[in-house]
Amino acid sequence: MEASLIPDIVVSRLPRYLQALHYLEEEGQHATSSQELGEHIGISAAQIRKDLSHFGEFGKQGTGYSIPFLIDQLQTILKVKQTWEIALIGAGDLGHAIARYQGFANRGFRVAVVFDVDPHKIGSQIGGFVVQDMANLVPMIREKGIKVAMLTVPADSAQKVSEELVRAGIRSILSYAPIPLNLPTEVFVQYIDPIIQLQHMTYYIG
Amino acid sequence: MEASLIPDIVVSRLPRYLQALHYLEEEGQHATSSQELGEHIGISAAQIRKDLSHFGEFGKQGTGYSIPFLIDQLQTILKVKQTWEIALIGAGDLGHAIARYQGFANRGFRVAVVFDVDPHKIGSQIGGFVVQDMANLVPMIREKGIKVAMLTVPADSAQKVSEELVRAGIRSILSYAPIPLNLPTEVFVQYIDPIIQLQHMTYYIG
DNA sequence: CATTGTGAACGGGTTCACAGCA
DNA sequence: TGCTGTGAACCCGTTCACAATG
Repeated sequence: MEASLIPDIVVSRLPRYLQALHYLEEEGQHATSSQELGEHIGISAAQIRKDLSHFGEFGKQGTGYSIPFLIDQLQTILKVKQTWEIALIGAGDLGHAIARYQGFANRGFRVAVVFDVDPHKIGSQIGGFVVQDMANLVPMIREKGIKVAMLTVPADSAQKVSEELVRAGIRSILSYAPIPLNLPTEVFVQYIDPIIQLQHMTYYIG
Repeated sequence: MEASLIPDIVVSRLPRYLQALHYLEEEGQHATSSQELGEHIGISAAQIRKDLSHFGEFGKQGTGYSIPFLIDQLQTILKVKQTWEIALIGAGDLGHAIARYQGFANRGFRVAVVFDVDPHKIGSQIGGFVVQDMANLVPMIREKGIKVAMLTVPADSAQKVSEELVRAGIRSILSYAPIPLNLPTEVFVQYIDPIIQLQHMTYYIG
């Protein structure tokens, strides 16, 4: 997650800027300032200006930033002007929710295939997708050229499945399994574990 | 998210240590070292030792750390020896998945109530819970003394609902809505937005 | 006159490296 | 000998503050 001149922590904030800009745009605004944007997200104005300065000069002195223009620039930087196809592995409750989620559109992604091992689920429909047999995972992902996967399988099969994903040519994995995956460094992995975040917060509750 | 002598970034890593320790324990190990633990999580050994040193001396030179002992210490620090009751707001697909999730047990949390506004959902059963009318949110949460909430309502109602949660006495909110919430600073808020994490990763894909 | 872009100053988190101890 | 705990050094991200400019 490096191999670039730009600090990863800077990159990690760009999607949040993009999210906030979309919100402001829907509110009917056409322009904003680093100040206003920062107040929305809880980040200092200087931070935002400095972050953006890594990629170019997107603002105008005295005026601020054109929202549509900045959205366009950030989408380009993050490579989400295109729509990335996602392979969803695991058709349990969570996989179900993701398959049916309407929020991917306009943000650069769409679920393209759903896999599961359970014979009862294979062939059934969820969210408009026919659940595929995980035995076909590698060839199908390969053939479709999918590079991004979301993993919602049980913790005890996550490592094994993620290794197959790598074999299938997947480059980025967003895992909901509550264990760290051990994969080649060229594969980008991120985790979502709500309990980790809850435990972080309870530390602060008297 | 401060008001402590210990850097927040240190606190944020403790749940990950705890998660990894649980894993090692299940693997049958009784002891570990900062080195081994670090390799699992992808954190340097020095980092782990330094982090833990903020709270006490939990290891033994030459031997490392007793896994059960360190788990116990971390659980105490994070206040998850007790079980926190969670109010789940929003009984859509995602709320459904969370209500039925079996992974909260042993990690310090359990869903205690589920709310929704939809009259068709109110009164129905999901994951063993009878969905409550959101009109009763404030009194019910108050009465039960619940301090932690998970928010899975649509983006356009998230702000309003979160304000009610604060009125109900909620101290920590884990929000799945893809917008920043604007709340009093004494309320701890964290977000889960998979698309933000996906966009972070696509930056690095050629 | 408001707001950007940015070099410089600052601050704090990470790494280093080693003394101390089982 | 192996591994922890930790002060000191280092590094890097954030904030500051201001010149530049529409």
